[in-house]
Amino acid sequence: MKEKFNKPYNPKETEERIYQMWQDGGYFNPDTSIKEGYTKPDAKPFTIIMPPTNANGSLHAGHGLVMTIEDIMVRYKRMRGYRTLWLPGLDHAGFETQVVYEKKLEKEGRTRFDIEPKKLYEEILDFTLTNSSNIKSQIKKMGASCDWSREKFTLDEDVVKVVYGTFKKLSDDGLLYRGKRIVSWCSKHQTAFSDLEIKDEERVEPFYFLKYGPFVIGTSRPETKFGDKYVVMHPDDTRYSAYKHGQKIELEWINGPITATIIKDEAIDMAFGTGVMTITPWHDPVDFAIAERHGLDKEQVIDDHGKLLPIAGEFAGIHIKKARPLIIEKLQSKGLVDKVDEAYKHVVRTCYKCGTVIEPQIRSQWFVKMKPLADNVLEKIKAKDGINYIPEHYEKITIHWLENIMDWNISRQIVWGIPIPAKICTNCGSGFVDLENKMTTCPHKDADGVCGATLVKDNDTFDTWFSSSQWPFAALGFPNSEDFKNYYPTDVMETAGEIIFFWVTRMLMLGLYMTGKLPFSTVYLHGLVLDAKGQKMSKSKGNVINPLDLTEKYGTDAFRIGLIVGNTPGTSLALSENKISAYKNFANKLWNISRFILADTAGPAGDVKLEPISFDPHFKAWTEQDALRVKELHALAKEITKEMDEFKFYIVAEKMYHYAWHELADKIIEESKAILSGSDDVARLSRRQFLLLALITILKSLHPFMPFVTEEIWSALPMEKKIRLIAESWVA
RNA sequence: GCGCGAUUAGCUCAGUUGGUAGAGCAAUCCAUUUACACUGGAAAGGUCGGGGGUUCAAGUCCCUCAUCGCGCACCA
Repeated sequence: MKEKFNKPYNPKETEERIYQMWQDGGYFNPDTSIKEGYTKPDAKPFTIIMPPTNANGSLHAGHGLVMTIEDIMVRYKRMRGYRTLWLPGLDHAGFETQVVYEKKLEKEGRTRFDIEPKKLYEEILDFTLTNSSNIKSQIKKMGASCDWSREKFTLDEDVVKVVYGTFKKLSDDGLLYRGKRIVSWCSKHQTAFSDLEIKDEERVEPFYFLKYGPFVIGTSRPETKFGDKYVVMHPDDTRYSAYKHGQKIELEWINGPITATIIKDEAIDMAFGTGVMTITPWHDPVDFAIAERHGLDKEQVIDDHGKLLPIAGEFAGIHIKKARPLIIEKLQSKGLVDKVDEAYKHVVRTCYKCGTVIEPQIRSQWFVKMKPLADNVLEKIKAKDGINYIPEHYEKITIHWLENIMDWNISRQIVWGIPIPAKICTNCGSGFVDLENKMTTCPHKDADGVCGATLVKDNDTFDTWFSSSQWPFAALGFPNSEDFKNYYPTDVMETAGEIIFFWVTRMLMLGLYMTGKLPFSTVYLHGLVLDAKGQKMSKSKGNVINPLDLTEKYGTDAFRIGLIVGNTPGTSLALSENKISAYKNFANKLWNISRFILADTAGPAGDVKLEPISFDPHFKAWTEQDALRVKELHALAKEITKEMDEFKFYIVAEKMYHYAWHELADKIIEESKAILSGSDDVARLSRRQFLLLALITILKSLHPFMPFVTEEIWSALPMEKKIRLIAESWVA
């Protein structure tokens, strides 16, 4: 009996020491585990690639959940004898990090546009590396048993090389194109986005009916209308059958007389407004499509900063926000406003990060043709071939998204990211993938021959999701490394349900495309971690719970199991401090159960001195009562093993909690007091062996959930040939 | 508009192939130098959102409605 059991369990004295012991002992590394004999050399691999952590801040509650769930999976499989690899990584997190850094600059009174790009890149790199050491120590605090010797960073040279290889292959296979297309542009962040970075927001705004020659057109955005010289109506609309396609009409418009052309197009909804609209192809995707169909001119009206261009005449240089009322005023004075619907409810597309209204702009960007990639994955999913979603309904959501997929704009106009290895022609605007940086003149051919103009480097960077979507194979050293051969495809991808499209589904597409295999066979998605009232945590609400405060206060084990019990996959989780503190009590309960069982003396008065015994794994001389207990315990072990395999961690944690506290402690130990202090030596030995067996079973099965306290108690168990609990075999 | 969820005890949620409703927390009462007060014991608490159907039997399967949440696409 060690003296430490005389005091309540103290996580602070334990956790750091034990983590260090595990790490120094090589338990997290499958190679050393084989070398030390903890894992058989021919053991089947089990691999989880950790979602690369954004290195731009500190650990939040969501990370706490990721680390806990994945560590449970990994520790369980390790104990089951798998050659287990959990590969940690850090994400440069392109745009996300740049936004964080820009806020920092803002506080310092600087802006990114004042800093030379190269210098800015270095500043952000420095910032990221500084933060990353912080993040890593926090991941360790969570008890994550990942293999730090294999840690990767999304900007590592070999990772970038893989990303470039993918870019090239997409180009060679005709799945990459660069073209002038409508992109979603944020005028604050000065970059284009993919369709996923856009957040729809419902707004109520005025809707203006304007007199456009003989027509009345409706718009919620009068500031885009300066260049509108095409008026479009449905070919079947009898109200306008007098007007013919291509017919020119003269009319008075905002800044004077213009000539407009009639266009008939079936995209027009006859029932909406007056059934007539003018188009602004540069700033609207629908209008762009109409213009493309009919070969119409496209003119830019709004610049990259949201200000009106000279086409707006007297309004040039004014920001669209300020210009709108002024334009309406002018239209009114010219008698061109027919009427105004003040309460028009519609959806506005905004930047998911800053809420700025997205301005569609025509720009040349790199796009990936997604349909062929999506079709390959769809085939696998629908054939139930090698991919399993937890919870299941994410499969339907994925199918729906894949069936309606849009091409992916992977160019970003930010510094912080992987530079796009391409050249752009200064004359014709064509783009060319150039990994070796060798091309100097434009090889683009058309009817007039080869362009031949000077090429310049593409200054854009990749969408951060383009690189992270290649993470499972890139982090393992695709295509030739031993790790790639040994551990790919991986087993489980565990991440937040929120990023199922951003990341998970794109990993399936690029993984299958590049390696011929889906990168993982199970997708496990967890929900949001909310505050105790079930509200989303946000800095502005001030309800952010820092996981490190909780681990500090209650211990990591209490935090971990508190997150898991009652949290089914996919559903969001209300994190209450109350619950965590309840599991701190549980850690202490385990401590005291152990104290009782391991004590040299036992019985209510402590008056019977017992000889120390060692746990006998082959003990058979059970009393009838204990034989029943053993049977129950084995049945429980079998049940929870099945549930672990089904990823039902919430049930396992709860069952073991219940067994330890309300069976073993409340009933079995209570009834043991009489047996241990009694005179029946046979019964006493049977019971002492049973108590050890029960404790061992509890410690093993709770180890994935509460690794520290279980390992600490384990070290005091009277057993022969004992190894560390982390490397022990599972209960079944 | 299309799609996906949710609705079960005061709160947070389980409930696997249909077989008399479960846990944790909270609240109530009782106990008090017990391995542990970071404690023990007891009792209480639910027409499983409404309606309909299938079935010997429905929280569970089907239809429908309502409310809430999320995603996607949009009409100028």
